[in-house]
Amino acid sequence: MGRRKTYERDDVTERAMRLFWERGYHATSTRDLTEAMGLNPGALYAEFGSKEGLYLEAIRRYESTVVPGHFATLEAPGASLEQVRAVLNFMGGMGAYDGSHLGCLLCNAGIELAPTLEQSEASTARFLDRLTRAFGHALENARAGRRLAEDAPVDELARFFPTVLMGIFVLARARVDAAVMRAAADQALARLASVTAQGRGGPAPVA
Amino acid sequence: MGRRKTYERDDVTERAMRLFWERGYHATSTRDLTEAMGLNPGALYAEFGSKEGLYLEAIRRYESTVVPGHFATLEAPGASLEQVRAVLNFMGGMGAYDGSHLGCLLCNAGIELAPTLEQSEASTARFLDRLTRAFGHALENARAGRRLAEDAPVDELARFFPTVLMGIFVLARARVDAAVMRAAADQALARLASVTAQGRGGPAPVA
DNA sequence: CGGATAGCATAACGATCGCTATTCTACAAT
DNA sequence: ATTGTAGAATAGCGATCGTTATGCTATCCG
Repeated sequence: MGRRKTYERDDVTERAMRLFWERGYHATSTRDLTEAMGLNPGALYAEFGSKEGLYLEAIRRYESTVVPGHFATLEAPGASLEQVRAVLNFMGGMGAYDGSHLGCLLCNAGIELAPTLEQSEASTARFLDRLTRAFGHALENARAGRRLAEDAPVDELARFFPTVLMGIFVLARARVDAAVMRAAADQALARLASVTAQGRGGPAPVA
Repeated sequence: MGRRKTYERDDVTERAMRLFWERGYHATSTRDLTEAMGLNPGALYAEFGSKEGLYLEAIRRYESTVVPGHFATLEAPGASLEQVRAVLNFMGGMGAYDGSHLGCLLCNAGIELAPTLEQSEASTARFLDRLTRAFGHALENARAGRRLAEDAPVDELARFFPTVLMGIFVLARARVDAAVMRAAADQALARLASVTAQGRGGPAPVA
């Protein structure tokens, strides 16, 4: 009974996510949000409880839609060297895309709010852990398939690559020259190449 | 003529810088600032013009005091492989220090304010460029001294290392496990080792 | 068709924001 | 000692913040 909602939760959450992503938490007012989401303050608070609640919901949406969009292949059970390379390659080329200046919402959230909002710090740590597991899994697969050297430092590489990605996200948001991102990703790939089975002991890889 | 100031500009700027560093721009109010700096609002505005002016001054102070504290050796004319390794090593061990959760003010500024404050974006880009030049210079020295392979990709490495550092700063602020930072730095060092003169064609370096 | 009710639209709440005006005080010059 | 002035201290400005209360409207149930 009663009136029907004129919005869908997913849709308005998406809009809020994009605004937080672009401007950050504090620089986005609840009036900006209601306007972009196309709903009145009452509806916002009935639906999400608070600005903080909406922010955390936006983070959840990011984790469940944007992150898989970029890392689903890497997280697939059969992921191996190709998927590791593809992810690094893609992120290295990110500077060429419109919208790359947004960076990564989870990275941004960690920087802006880690000292004051525990759940924000946690989301960044969770993201890092997720990436580390994904890279680790794919690298393990590669080693099991004898495509990596026996003693390749899989765990360290699995921690290294996400860190490089975080660095690239920072560069992207600061609108640094795309060539820097490209070079960073290429050097990470070169490190990987130096522990691949055929690359082992060969000439220094990458130009 | 008239009354004497009861503060020193350097001192209050330092205090403001530390507060901005810890909390970010928006989460630091002018009341927080006046309290921490030990001066009244009038003095703050007479001295710095605005909150934004004070922030930019804090950034300048960071660039002229904190940055050299960490990178002076790398920026020295004679810097070579040792200095490159030392910087990466130090940043890799940063997680062990109290206060590492602050991250890097310039990195934080880029993430939080790049979309809305041009000068903040510029400061991050400037920092990146500065690091790139420093690494590039040191690596050039190393190559000239035949300590790097002839065809070592100096320019790419010089762009790669600062990116890794940015990633480590993000991790630090999100209080990620210190071992991740250590691993990231170690893998960057391993990439370097693979293009050093004696490392060339040898076994895959680093455990 | 006529309550009951859930959601929309609007206004406005108290608090805090960045910033400024005012008043008082300490020091320098005469 | 008097006076002019720069700075300190305080109060408070208008604006905006996150949030909530109020009245109106559309829909469901009987």
